[in-house]
Amino acid sequence: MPYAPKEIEPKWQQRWAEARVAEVDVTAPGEKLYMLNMFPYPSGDLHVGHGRNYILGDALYRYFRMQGRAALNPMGWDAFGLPAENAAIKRGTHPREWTLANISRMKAQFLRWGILYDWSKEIASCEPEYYRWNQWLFLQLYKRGLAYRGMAPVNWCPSDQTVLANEQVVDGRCERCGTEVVQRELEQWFLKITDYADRLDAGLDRLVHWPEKVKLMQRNWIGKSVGVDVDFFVPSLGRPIRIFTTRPDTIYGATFMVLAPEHPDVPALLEGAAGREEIEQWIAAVTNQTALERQEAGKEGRFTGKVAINPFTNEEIPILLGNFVLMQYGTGAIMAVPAHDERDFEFAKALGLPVRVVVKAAGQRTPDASELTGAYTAKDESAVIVNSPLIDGLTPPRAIEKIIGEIERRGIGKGIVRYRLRDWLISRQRYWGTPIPILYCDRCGIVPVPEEQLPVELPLDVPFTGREGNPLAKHEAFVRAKCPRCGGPARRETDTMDTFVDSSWYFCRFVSAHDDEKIFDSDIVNRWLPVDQYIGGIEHAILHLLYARFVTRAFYDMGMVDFEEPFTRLFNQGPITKEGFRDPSDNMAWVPLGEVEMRDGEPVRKGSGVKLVSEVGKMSKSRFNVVPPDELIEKYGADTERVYTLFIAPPEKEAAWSDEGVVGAYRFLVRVWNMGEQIAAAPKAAGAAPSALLRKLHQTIDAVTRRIERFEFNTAISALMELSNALGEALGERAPGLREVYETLLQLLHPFAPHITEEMWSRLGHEEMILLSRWPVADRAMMQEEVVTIVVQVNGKLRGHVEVPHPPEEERVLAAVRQNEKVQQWVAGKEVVRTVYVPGKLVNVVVR
RNA sequence: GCGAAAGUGGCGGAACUGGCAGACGCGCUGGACUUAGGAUCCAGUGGCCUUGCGCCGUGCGGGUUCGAGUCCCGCCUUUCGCACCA
Repeated sequence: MPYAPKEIEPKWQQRWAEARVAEVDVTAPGEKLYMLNMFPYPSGDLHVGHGRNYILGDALYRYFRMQGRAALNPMGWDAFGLPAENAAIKRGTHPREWTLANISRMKAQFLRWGILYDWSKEIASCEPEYYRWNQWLFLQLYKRGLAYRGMAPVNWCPSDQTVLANEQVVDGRCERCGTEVVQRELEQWFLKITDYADRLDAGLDRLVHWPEKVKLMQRNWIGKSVGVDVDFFVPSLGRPIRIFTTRPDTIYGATFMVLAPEHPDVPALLEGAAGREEIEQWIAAVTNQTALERQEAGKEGRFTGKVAINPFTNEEIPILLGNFVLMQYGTGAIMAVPAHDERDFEFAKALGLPVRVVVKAAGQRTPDASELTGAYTAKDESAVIVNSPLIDGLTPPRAIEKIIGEIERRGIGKGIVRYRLRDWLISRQRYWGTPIPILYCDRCGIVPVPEEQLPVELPLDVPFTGREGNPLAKHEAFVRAKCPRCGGPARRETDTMDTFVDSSWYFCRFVSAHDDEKIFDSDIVNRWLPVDQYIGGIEHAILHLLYARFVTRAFYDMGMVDFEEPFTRLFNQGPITKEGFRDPSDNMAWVPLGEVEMRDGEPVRKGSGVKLVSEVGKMSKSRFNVVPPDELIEKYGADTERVYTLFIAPPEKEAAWSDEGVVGAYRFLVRVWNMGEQIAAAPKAAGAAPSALLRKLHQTIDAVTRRIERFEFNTAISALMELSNALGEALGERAPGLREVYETLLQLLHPFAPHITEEMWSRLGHEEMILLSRWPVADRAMMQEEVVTIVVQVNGKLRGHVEVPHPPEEERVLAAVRQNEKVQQWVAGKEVVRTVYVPGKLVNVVVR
């Protein structure tokens, strides 16, 4: 019977489901292992790029199971979010219907891939049973002052009609739709993640099993910088303006001060200033620019006509306004040291401001300010401070220490650690999300919804008319409420929460998925968490992972969990790309290379003459170059997709999908199948397998085991292909003892190709599933060769081989080399300087 | 600009601590079986030539070493991340 994945795959998928093989009793004692794939947004159909993530996790899960470990592998749905609402507006469905339909489609797809999840713990963040705990979490944070309502300049996406978190703005554009984000001054809800900046930064050091890249991105995002606040007295105001600097060692070189145009002291400084009107117009213009425009404009500034006193030189230095100084960072004011800061230098050149050198390279003469073509910014031991009476001759690190001490002694400032990280803005002016459990009472002000009134349910009877703001705000019955404090009329908050709140703690919920008394059971969570192995895309390096780390620490501080880091090991799989072309007239149309012809050097769609646009992109729905897994499974089966996906490249790397490449994986499985048929049909022959094959077998067991542990799935599979090739040869030679070898091959292959291996395992007479069999253990002794072939080099060049019995003892090897004629021929007539022996590998004879 | 990672056949990629470069797979070439092959099987496949126990070959240029894809120094290129953060 030929290999027919279409018949065997559904059969085994059903058997695994019926046997509930993946269900874990979290209250049972024993060693725990919690692995987790990031739960998906149910956007619709899955493509092979998704597949990589989940297939990888499933292979690992099956391997752990076969190792006999009680692995928990749950799955759920990040089910709130904008696309559902947009689909509702576009197609007239309800976001909930759209989302639930997608969930069931995607669940069916997981099943078709043969992926095993513990569905008894399934969660969907759009259900009140889940989001009520979002609301509960919010109230706890509110109680502790970690959730607050504040007026702040926020990022507004005009297309999505909502505010965004800083983390959701990429290059000044909305991460989701690419629209340029504008700044608006709005009153919104924030979570005080900045309170945790220091702990989030310090904690990264302990995450030894996280990719360095992710840690670095988080470190940069948190942006810790150690510096000092210093007051510069301003005579015209009769009080000082405070600046922040990380280089107080250069303070003698501060020849002017620059304020952000939005700085609160600006109006007072402009009192009676010459050209005040022009300056105010300029401020207005700069303020209206996006961050991007502001940067592209180059360095611009205006003189205020006022001065400040440099507290160390006692000189009067001019105060300017500059478009490059950000109000959001530090104090919104800087001391400018043009000689030793690139930006200050540029600004000074543009406006003709004085430059003073106060740092020089150690052992070199001090350059004249006029010689400088750029700023000299060295701040390590290679530099020396000059022209600075108090700290002359010191290296920058020593000078910084001394000058901060002096600033603090004089009471004009203090050392301070600042962070780039800003508070997490969670308000969204959208419908499909968790309602923020807050009431506004005319008499009592902001009143949190009492916990016993949770959940504040999201009403479903809401019309979706399009872009006229949040439909929730128009739902009278929802908005109108009674104040729980005074009983008077109150208005309900109609903003919903950022969906990243949902995903900031969902990993805790899986082990208490159906608890309707509390957010989770601390005992169970403390037993099962942190997650031992977390798998997901690098795109969450900052957003989700940072928020999850923050919320976990908040739980920790509330005494709810006894760990601060939610994910012990993190693995980021790379994206899958596919080469092809895009039809510019129809964004939905991705044209595979096979349907493209070149005409006059331009890609054109075959038969139509439509010019195409080159596109090699990350495979994601929004880029429209998607390989649908359904077709693939229809043609080759899920096992082929699984094997190919894992074989294509190292899993952390970007991988280019190739339709031809899939065939190789398929052929491999066909060969495995045909060998199984042959072995099942043959009578059980007595005798052991050839020793070379047994050696290969045990080497393969060893290699596959090691490689799975190291996420080297591509080479694990290639090792299995080698074993299969060797087994094929032995079969051709009608060698005995091949059944055992084949069965072990099936076990090793199971995590990658579960269906075909279950089928063949059962055909060979096993009653129990291969999934429940025990992972083979390599016999070290069997891995050794009886005869070891040693490579012999003379002066590093290959000059022959010698064979010695195992173990290859040095004396025996060297004796064999001395007797080897070929090698002696190269040594003859020369003096042997040295003999290098690398045990078990080679001998190098050095001659002169 | 700053930071990180990576450069190996026609392609995806192997090579553990320096030790036979190119495993495994795709593609390609030839053959077998075929009415047919885009199925299957077999053989070959880094380059060069004088076809040998040959020479060259892991982005470029140096270095260390008996020996370098691997280590060191200097370039070049690509990808990713950050980007006026004082």
